[in-house]
Amino acid sequence: MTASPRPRRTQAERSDQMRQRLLEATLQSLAEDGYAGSTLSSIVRRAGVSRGAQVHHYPNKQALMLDAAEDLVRHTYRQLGELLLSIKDEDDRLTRLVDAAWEQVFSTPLFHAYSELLIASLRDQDLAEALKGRLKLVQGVYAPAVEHYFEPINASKADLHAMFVQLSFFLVGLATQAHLMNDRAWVQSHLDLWSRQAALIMRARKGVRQPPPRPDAWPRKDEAAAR
Amino acid sequence: MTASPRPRRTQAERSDQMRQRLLEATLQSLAEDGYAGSTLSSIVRRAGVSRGAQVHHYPNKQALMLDAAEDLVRHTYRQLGELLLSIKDEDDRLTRLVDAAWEQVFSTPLFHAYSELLIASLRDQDLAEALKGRLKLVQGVYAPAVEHYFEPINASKADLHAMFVQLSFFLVGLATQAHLMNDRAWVQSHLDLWSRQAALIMRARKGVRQPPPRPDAWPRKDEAAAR
DNA sequence: GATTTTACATACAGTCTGGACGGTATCCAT
DNA sequence: ATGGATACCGTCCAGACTGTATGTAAAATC
Repeated sequence: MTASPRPRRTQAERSDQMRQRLLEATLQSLAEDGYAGSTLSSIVRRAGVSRGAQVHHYPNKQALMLDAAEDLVRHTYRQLGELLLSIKDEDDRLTRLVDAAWEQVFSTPLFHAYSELLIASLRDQDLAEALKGRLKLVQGVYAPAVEHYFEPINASKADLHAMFVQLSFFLVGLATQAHLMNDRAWVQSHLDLWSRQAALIMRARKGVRQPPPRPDAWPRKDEAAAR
Repeated sequence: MTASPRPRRTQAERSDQMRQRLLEATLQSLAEDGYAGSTLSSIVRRAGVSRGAQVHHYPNKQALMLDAAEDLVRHTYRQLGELLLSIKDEDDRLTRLVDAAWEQVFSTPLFHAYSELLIASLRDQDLAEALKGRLKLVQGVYAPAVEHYFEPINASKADLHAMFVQLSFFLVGLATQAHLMNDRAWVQSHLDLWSRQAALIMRARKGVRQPPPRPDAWPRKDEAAAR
């Protein structure tokens, strides 16, 4: 008892924590209830905060969604980055990368939130712009890592990079349809096939011991909720 | 003037036409306004019919959506079938197939309706079941055509078939993200890359002059609206 | 031609949503 | 310590949506 009176948080701290709770609840809600099902009331209920808190930090629903999208892409970016760094094995680097990407990113509930945002962005111009900017950024950041870990065989560097872009398309397509298909083994067979196909035009570089050049950290995290 | 009194339509005719109008309006609405934006009121407005007509034919929103999904998959199935039959050229059969599939199916607004249903089916069990059944059926129907037109090189027949399944995933992924990317040329380069990759493990069969065995027509169109 | 069934139309009820508003607590600059 | 800014709260409101209930005309059945 007599818990230390918990030094009052500073304004900035309070704001940050509140926004964090809201964003987490929003992404959770997107994943579980979909875009349309994510009403402001349901989100604040999930976050355990009041309706007023939300409206204070985000003037309208779109602002909240934009910030959530921002947060999600940033999160996924980090996750994929760590994943790349964790791949040490140089023999089946490709296979393990694909498997891990599916297992740890694209098959997770959190990625369903991304699917929702993606589809919603077909109609929401602002959302599309936000995603567009971030995606471009992500691609630019990963390109060096690709060349760091892999090299083309009988193919151009452009093809090498394009192949990984295709991987993301493939995984997105898989993620949005996997629930209609059967089992994990079936998915695995497709992941394997992709790896084998990719191995026809690329291989892991030998003797890579250093992680790829750390890209600059994710750019400023400002310019979010405001538009 | 004195227009012929337009022989009153039979009940079945009236029902069929009304349902057709509703389904068309629904798919259009899905494509333009998304799943959540497709309210019953907006759909009947678009179809130019009364609210009562809709409720008469479809007891609730889900029934309408299920039938629309049914209709869409059937439509796409036919379209892809004709597309396969129209590919005569045996040299770059693969390239032309991929291009045509993108151009005539996956990049169309109608396919956006499918994306919407796909995402919605993540949460709607009934919708998922409906799509699942139809997809399985489609795959089974196309499998013979694949072997009719293509043969594997240094690969198994299973890989051949799996490769076309991957094509569908790739195209779905592309369709849901293309609006975030740049231009048509960029898309084209990815279609080309896919064709080149596929060509590494398959080729068009020589001297194929006959169309593939016509699968039985699409099964009965009953068991739709009711659940 | 009478009656039953089907197709369509209109009005209404209940629920929910997003945003607005007025008020309170907490923090910060001076 | 005090006045102003910032964070947070609960409620209300106008609109929209779905499903239902009720009414009418056309077709099918006998």
